Amino acid sequence: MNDVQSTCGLDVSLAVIGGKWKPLILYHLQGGPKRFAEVRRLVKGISEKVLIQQLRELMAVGVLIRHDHQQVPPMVDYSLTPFGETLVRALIPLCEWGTLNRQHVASVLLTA
Amino acid sequence: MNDVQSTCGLDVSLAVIGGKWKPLILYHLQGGPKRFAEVRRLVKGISEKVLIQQLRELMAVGVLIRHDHQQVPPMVDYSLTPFGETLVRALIPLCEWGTLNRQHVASVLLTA
DNA sequence: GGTAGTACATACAAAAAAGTAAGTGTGAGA
DNA sequence: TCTCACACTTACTTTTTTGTATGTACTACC
Repeated sequence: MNDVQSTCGLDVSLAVIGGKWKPLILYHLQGGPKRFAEVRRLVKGISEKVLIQQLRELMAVGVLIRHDHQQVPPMVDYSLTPFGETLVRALIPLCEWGTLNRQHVASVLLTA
Repeated sequence: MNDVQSTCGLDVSLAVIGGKWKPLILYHLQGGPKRFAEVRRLVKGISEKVLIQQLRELMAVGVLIRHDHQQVPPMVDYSLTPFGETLVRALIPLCEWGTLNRQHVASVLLTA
C-alpha cells in the first residue's frame, strides 16, 4: 500500500457492497444456501421488495447465485459463489470490529 | 461466530462507516494528519459540503479528531484516533479485495 | 370457488444522501 | 480599500435508496 492512489480498491468493494443491506445479506449467506424467506428473517428489518432488488444486484456482480428447484410452491435458494466467498471473508474483520465495539458505538450515538 | 444473530457486529460497523464516502475518507487518513483540502484532493469526487459533513460525523463517533492550529489563514488538520485506527485496520481486507478484483468487477459492471 | 405457500412484480411515496451555488469569517499583505 | 487563503455555513435541488401497498403466477388441497 505505498501508492495510495493506484492500489486502493475500496471504491471497487463499495461499488459491489454499497448500501444499507448488502453487507448484511452477504454475511448471512455465509452459512450455506438459504431460501428467500429465510434470508429475509435473518436480515432483520428489510422489506421483501428491497431484498429482491439487492439479491438481484448481488447476482449481477457474480457474488451470489440463485437456484430454482422448479417446484410448486416455488422453492428457490440463494448462495454465495466462490467469488462471493472471498468477499465475505474480507467482511469478517469489519464484522468483528463491530462486535467488539458495539457498546462503545452505542453509547457514542446516544449522546449525539 | 457460532450464533450469527448475537455476534454479528456488521450493523455497528455500518452505522459508523455507512454511506458513499466514509470508508474512503478513513482510508486516506491512514497515513497521518491531513489538511482539509488535502483530504478533499485524495478523496476524488467528493464535494466540500459533503466532506465537511462526513468529517463531522466521523468525529462524532470518535474515530477522527480535528486539530485547529489557531492561525490565519486557518490551518486545520484531521487525523484518526486510536479507535479510528482499529477501524481502518478492519477495512484493509476489503480494500485489498477490491484491488485484487478491480478488473473482474469492472467487466461485470460494464455488461450489466 | 376459495385458501395456502412461495417468490416474486409493479406503482407510487417517503426518506436519506449527495450535489450545486452562494456566502461568511479571520487576519495578512498590497 | 481590495484580494487572498483556508475552512467552513446555508439554502435549495437532485439523485438514490428504501418503504408501503397491491397484485401475479403456479400448483395443491378443501
